[in-house]
Amino acid sequence: MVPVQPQGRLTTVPGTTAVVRDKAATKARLLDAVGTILAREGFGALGVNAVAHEAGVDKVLIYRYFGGMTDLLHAFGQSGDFWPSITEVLGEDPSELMGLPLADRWAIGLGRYAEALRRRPVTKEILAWEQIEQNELTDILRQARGEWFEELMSHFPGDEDATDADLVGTVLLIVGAIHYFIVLSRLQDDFSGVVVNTDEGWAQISTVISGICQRTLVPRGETDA
Amino acid sequence: MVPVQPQGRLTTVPGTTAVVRDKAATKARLLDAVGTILAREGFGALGVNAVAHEAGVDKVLIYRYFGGMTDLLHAFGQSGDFWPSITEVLGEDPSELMGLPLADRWAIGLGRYAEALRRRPVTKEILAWEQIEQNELTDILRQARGEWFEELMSHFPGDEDATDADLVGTVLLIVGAIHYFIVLSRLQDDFSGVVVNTDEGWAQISTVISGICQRTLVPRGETDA
DNA sequence: GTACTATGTCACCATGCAGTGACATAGGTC
DNA sequence: GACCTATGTCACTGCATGGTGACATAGTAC
Repeated sequence: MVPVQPQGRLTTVPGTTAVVRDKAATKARLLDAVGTILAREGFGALGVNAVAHEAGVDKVLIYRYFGGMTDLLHAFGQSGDFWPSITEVLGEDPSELMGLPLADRWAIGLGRYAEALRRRPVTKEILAWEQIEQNELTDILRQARGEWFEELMSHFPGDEDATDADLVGTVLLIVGAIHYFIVLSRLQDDFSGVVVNTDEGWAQISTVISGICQRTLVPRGETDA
Repeated sequence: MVPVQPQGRLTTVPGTTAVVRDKAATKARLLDAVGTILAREGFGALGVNAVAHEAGVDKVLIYRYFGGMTDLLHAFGQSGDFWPSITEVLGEDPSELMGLPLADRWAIGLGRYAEALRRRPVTKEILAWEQIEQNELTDILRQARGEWFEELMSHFPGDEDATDADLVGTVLLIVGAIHYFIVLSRLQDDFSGVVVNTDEGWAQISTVISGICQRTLVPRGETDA
């Protein structure tokens, strides 16, 4: 489907081609190919043959250099920024966000989280994959997400008197919904009216999320209008 | 893997077997096999060969009787109660539920919805499938769910003064989260601490949902304590 | 130059898949 | 009984997959 150079080649003498032999470059080509296929065709298309073809490399090199497809995925999982960074959620100046009330902090943070996911086609694909299969790659990335979430929570110190019990549960429920819509958006335009593949649709989703945060994540004693 | 009778056979004379020829029964066997495989191995295992083997029938009959795998799935999609019935959500006596405040109605309805999904392994599988592929079966069932949701909404008349705009959005967000946890529960035990494969875990999820409903789905003018 | 190794190419295997054509026979009609 | 058709069996093609062994050659050390 995609025009791929059979391998990195140099034309030395006219009419002749000399194969460039560079293990490191070939490994990089293979890792890149995994990401390219994931973004373009989804995890269902991943396979020894497809990756080798995409990289313009013989598939035997996957076995020689990585040990097999599983190990290649393992290496891939440790090679990219599949997960939003903490600053991507908290913003350049976290103290700015921290000045806001708890509910606003979460409303903004969750909105940024959704945006960050929407920007990452490979991450979308991995979220989908995670729901369908358990393998090296999804395990690695699920664990990374868990640690990431822990760290994020540590940056969202509970307010003096926040209703902590509900807080984590509510946030995780919203995160689950975000993941659901993100994964769905790969194939569908909407979910019973909730538009999941346009900025406008996500603005509405963010509004709903914000409303839930405002009403749920209020410190005790206070109450909304 | 599973011991399957090569075909419905009757032993007439000892040492001899006579094949029972019954088109209707064979078609039913094939439809059953689809459900069995979906529930046991997931949609990834579905295929002409697998279904035929599970049914103990030659795969050529799939083509003769249904036209192919796609048409078989189409027939399967119209053959079961994959979706919870409205009464399954509203309860035996809907008027009982209707006597409650809006927020309680939704809290209970959404809880029952989640329970109904948890009871349906094939539906779980289809929810997962829907996030990964678009095909005859998922299209049929997605449309059915859309109609189902419309009807359900018609049974939840907005309160005199309810904040309707947020209502649908909030409900759909919660439904999305439920779907996410349901699909995840096929492979994982929890989601960053949210347990998705035990009654206790779902009780907690229901509590969170109920809290969101109580705080979000209140008619204007009122306010929670 | 010679020899060696690492890098890359190629041909092949076994397996599983969707799909098809030729054959066998049960059960009914005449 | 003879015959016909619908039902079911079987053997096969063509294709893609994951995986492997034998070969070719670039680059290097000597």
